[in-house]
Amino acid sequence: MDLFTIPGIPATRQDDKNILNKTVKKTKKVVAKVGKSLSERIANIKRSVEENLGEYKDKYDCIREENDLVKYIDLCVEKGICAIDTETTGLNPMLDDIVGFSLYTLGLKAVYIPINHIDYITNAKVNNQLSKEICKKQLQRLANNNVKLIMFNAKFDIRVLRHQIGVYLTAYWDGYIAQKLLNENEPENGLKALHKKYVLKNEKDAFAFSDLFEKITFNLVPINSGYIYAARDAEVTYELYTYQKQFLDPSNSKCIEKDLLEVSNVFWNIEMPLINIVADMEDSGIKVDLDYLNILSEKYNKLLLEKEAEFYKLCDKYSNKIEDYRRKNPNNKLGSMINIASSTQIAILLYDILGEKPVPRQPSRGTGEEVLKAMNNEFCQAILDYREVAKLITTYIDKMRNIINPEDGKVHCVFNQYGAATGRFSSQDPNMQNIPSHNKEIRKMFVADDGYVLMSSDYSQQEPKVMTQMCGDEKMLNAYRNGRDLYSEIASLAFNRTYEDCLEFYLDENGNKTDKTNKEGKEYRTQAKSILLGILYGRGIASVAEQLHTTKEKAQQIQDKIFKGFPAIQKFEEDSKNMAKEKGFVTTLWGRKRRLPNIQLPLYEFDFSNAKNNNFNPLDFENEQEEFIDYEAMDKYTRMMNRSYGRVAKEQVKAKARAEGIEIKDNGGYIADAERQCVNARIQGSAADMTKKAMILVGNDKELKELGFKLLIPVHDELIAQCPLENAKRCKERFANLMSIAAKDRLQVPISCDVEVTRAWYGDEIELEEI
DNA sequence: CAGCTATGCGCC
DNA sequence: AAAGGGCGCATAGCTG
Repeated sequence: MDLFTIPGIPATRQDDKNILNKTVKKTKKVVAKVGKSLSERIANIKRSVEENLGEYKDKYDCIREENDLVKYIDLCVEKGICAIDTETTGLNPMLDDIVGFSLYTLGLKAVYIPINHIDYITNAKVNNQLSKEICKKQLQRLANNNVKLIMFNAKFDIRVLRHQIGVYLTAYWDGYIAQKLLNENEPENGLKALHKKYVLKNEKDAFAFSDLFEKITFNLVPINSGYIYAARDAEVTYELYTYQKQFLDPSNSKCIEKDLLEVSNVFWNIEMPLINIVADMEDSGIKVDLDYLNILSEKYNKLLLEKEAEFYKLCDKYSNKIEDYRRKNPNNKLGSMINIASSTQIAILLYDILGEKPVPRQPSRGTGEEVLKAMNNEFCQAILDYREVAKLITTYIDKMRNIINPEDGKVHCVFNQYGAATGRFSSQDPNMQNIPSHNKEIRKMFVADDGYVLMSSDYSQQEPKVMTQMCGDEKMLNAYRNGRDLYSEIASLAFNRTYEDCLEFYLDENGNKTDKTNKEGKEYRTQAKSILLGILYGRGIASVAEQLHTTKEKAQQIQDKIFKGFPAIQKFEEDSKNMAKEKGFVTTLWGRKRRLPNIQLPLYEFDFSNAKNNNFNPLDFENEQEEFIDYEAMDKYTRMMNRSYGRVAKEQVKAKARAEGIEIKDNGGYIADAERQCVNARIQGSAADMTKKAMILVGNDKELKELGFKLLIPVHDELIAQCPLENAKRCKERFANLMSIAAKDRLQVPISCDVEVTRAWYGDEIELEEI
């Protein structure tokens, strides 16, 4: 896709931004108001291109005859490799149109092939463009001849070409994915920016003048101006590939030197094969039951009004106090009515008007759920009730209607397969990974196609199992091998109880689980689980204690026992931190890296440039001067910082140093953050690898394909799919089986999945025996 | 008006 | 003294 973005061009064309820059809001208007007429803006574009890119006119070509395209494709086939990039009218591969595409292969000029440009004056289609049929025929030859296709954010272009041209391509290289594997912390996301940084080494780019461009969709840009830009994109995509590939080619010495062999394995065997699977999922989409959605909407909107009314009734009750505040604070931020949705105004109400005291360990003027629950105040419940309903309506109910594709009544969300730095997926438009599960009503709006059933399969205890593998502990491994519950096993050890006494349910005489809850056992299990997950998330012991409603000492005691009984857990934690400290990164089971450079920061950094005893003369260029370091002061303040506990105390030390002209930078917080991340990143990242391997195995399975089975959504440790009702039984077996064996190459812990077959997501289970 | 941060909250 | 990993997205409210 077109990763190079013309800043003036609206977000609707900046497909890269959609995926790569989460802060960008999509503009609904195709042409924004900038106070100029369309023709003026286009005249501007023409002039800018003439002025800035005149010399590049001959560097790129525009293909407007079939013969020329055939010849270019001939050469791509001959070379066996080419870069490809599409231009579209917007971000939606199904609803927006392709405007043209560009190609580049070694030894040739990059070319642009216009398909759908429109004359901005007459609104008529511009002459001498190639038809979709011709393009399809030629692009198909790339696929038929296995030409290696170089792309950037390939999934988008692949989907555009599927829907708008009817050709099914597979990327050989995706520069976006490659960049994520090479440095998931890279601040630049766009093709153009990455190219400038790594290929041009930050030298000036002739094409960077594009600030001058006005907001306009690409189909309105005159071909004679636009082709230079579009063609350039393909060339830039290729050049970035040339730079990146040396690090991800296992036969290249740079790949070995930089310790990227395992990373390249993740690239070639996990991430790249996943792209088409993800494109398939986005294309499949998931059906929304509109009638049901309308019922939900009505129900919750009514509820919202009720909750709102309750809040304002309380405002009336306290109107004296509120009015009193308004009088004393004429410049207050309260509107004529207190806005229940404004955290600022709620804070004024609670802390200034009602005189509530800050809740311990919470922001001083916080109005979050924890704070509100801790206050004994009748407003709080009303606010929480309102928020709960408002969240459901705005984020999940009303939002959904705007996203449904009118052509098929489905939502086709965008999955970012490297959305999280750990390697996890993210999802947007809508985010299918945070649909409420507690409130089953919302999930039920998602249904299978007619004649189909939904099938959701989730790994049971995926993260603890990954942790077990990484600990390499026989005791833990055996618990799983013997079909025992790890949390109960750990609890048994920590609380000196038998394993059976730490189970959530009583067993019958045959040792089978009954549905009778063992209240005490459940409690032991929960405590052990919380501690273990606390370790896994790098959570502090005080915070774990709080969650368990117990004292810090008690929680520490339990943790000590767990560490003593399962020393591998503690060792894993230490090994992970040591790995990060030595190398600056941690790795997953499959070798994906999570770089944590902050862990290598010095605890304190000193700046003596303004120190009183610094004799450095910045204007003295004659004599070589060494940077001034006052080792004595450094020592003194390091000790003082280490001795002072708490933010306030540390600030005092810093202030004291500042009085001597010494600036101290305290990196303690960053280091602690990184230490927490390094344990979690290994577990979360390995689990992500595992789910991705399963997606590839399941998504490419011939039998499942023949049975009409389709993957729909990944939710971290869970895959949602659908299949025809009559094939559900077989699909269920195969689905679960493939998922459970997908990670066998590096995961010896027995893996099992819970599969549910329903009409609606989270709906009633369909008994397959009855079919 | 667009773009940004802060705050809050849904999920795994 | 305090200590929760990873996301997307809503509204409020500020800024240029």
